[in-house]
Amino acid sequence: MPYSIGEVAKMLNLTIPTLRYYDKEGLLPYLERTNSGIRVFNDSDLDTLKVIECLKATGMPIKDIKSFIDWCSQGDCTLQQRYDMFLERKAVVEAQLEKIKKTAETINFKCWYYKTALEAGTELIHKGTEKTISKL
Amino acid sequence: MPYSIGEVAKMLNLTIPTLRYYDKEGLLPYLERTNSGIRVFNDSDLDTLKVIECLKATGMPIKDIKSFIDWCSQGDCTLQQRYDMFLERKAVVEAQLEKIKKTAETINFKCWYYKTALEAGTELIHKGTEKTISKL
DNA sequence: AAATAACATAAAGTTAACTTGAGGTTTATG
DNA sequence: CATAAACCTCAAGTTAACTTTATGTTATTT
Repeated sequence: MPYSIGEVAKMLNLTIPTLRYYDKEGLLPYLERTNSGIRVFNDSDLDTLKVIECLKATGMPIKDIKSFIDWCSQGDCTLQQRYDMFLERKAVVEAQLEKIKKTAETINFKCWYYKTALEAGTELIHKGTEKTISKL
Repeated sequence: MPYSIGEVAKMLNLTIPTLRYYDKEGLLPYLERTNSGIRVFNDSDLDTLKVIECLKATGMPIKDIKSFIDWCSQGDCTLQQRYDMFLERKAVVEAQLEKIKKTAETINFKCWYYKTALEAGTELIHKGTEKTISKL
């Protein structure tokens, strides 16, 4: 299944310049072109882009993603590096998960704080109690 | 309890320039100074910084955090805005949580993929099966 | 076939959130 | 009391990941 750059942009919710930028940075080494130079994406390029998005979501910089893509091209001799990289990403993601859970708790407390203040018409109802309740 | 900028930096894992930057941006409107101009943080400033860190963790830009800080200074007439803001942050955080969970799943699959490939000595064991298993 | 939409490149611009550098004052320590 | 550590300001620099602009080509539609 071949796709144009515009189709891929819509499918993956990326902009066309972003896709060109990824290509220029070497993130899509097997991306084909027509004779006239127009990019033709196939399903395997889409898979690559999805992995890129996943790695980006873990906070990995483009240049590190590029290293991973290069390792993939180098074959089985880089399996260990790639495994190690994903183990590290796993640790990062788990830390992110913990952090966002704590953030959610604080936000939920604040929602309650303002909901009750709003009902009371004043924030004063919380003065003196905040520290005990929120541990903020 | 008064704290110096260096103490606060250590306690909250921020740099001293970052704290000065927050101050300059108006995020710490009640921060006091000694006669000679040295910043003196109290517990309420620490609370403010913790809320700032929480909002930052939700992806909120500094200028929006600044608006919130300004609302706080304006008193009860801004309670509704502040409540609405936290409801919005709650939605954002929940979306982040969903996304990071999906990312974690993909990363875990990749860990398994490379672990087994490594054991087999080659990635070939996965060729043809990846799509069925990973739904990537 | 003409017009429009979609594609291309290259280089410069943008943005946020700091960080760094230069130069100077204040406070704490031996 | 001298010297080192910690603080100060202001302006300029950094960085990543795009985005925008300018200009031109290719493909599709009427």
